Amino acid sequence: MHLLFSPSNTDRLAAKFQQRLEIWYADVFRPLPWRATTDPYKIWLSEVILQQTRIDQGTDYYHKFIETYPTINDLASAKEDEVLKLWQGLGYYSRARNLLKAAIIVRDNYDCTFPTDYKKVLKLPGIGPYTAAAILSFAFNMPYATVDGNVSRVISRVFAYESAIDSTEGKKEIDRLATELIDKSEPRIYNNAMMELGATLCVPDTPQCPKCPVKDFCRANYMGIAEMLPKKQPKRKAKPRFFEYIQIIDPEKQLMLLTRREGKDIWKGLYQPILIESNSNEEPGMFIEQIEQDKRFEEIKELKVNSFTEIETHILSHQKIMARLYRATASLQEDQIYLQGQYKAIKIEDANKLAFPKLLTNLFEKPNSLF
DNA sequence: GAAACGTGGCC
DNA sequence: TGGCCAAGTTT
Repeated sequence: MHLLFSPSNTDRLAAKFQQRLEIWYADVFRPLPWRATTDPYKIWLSEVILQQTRIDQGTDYYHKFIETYPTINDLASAKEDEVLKLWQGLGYYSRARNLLKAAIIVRDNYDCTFPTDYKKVLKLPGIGPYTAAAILSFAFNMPYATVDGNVSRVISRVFAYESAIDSTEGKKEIDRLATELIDKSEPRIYNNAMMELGATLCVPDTPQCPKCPVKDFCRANYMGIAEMLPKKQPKRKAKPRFFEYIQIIDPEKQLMLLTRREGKDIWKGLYQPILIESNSNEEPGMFIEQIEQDKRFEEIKELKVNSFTEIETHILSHQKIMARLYRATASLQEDQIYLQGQYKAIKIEDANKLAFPKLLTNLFEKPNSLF
């Protein structure tokens, strides 16, 4: 009797597939912190933190957030700068901004009670189809399939789906198949088990098919093409950018010139010193001369560039940034606005409470160039 | 609906 | 090194 899925036998085989998978999961599951609760707030927080993020990287942040904001009301009362500071280093900062926005909506519209209606959950900022399904199934045991990267990979192999899974068409098809396969009587366990399988055995590079609890159902395993799947669309490579930062400090008054990044570019909501972007990295000697001659900086008294760092290269998902930090001193006035309302002189003590991109925390720590 | 959004780890 | 991947969402 064969166990490979085909359109006509999906119903009959799904129950056996679910049983094998769930028995395996009960034996091998990892006791992750967010698996020990059904509090929708904690589930929600963990899911947002883990979007495109490894468990090892996200776990400390999860504990920090639960400790700092034990309830939705606590989170909803927070300042955006505070939330971003706690999120500092985790990346994809719109997640933090949207988390706060959504907490405010849940407080104001739902009296701090997390909604259980799929459409209402999906409307919350930062919650898409995956996260909505995760919250509803893990917190309330509702039968929505969690289709994340792990599950997509498992599904693509089980059904030997050979087109790109990340095209519009591919996503639709994977979602359809995942929804056909879900165990409607045990969605919480089933979804966890599918994700665990993708995370531990049905991994991208070297899938452990001999150990797989559902290998008999898997068409890719049967065909010997598991490690060729899933297929994905080609990616664009990172664009180069060149940043020259000028960190102006008043050493007497312990002030620092900073601005909050706004607009559509990277790192929205995070802080930075003066940034000049160019088409290639400047030669430091020339650049320092330019700065000290620049008429835009005339309003900054006693400006003197004292040193600079080596170039720091920082890779983002779609950008490759080559940056240098110039260290300068000047005479500043606390809370005064400089350079067309953009930059503000902030106490260094207070600046420590603001969020900076990793590139800048790296540059701040970097020694001066020897020449 | 393709492209953008961070960071860290692996080979 | 450069590319890929990681519990995706937004525009």
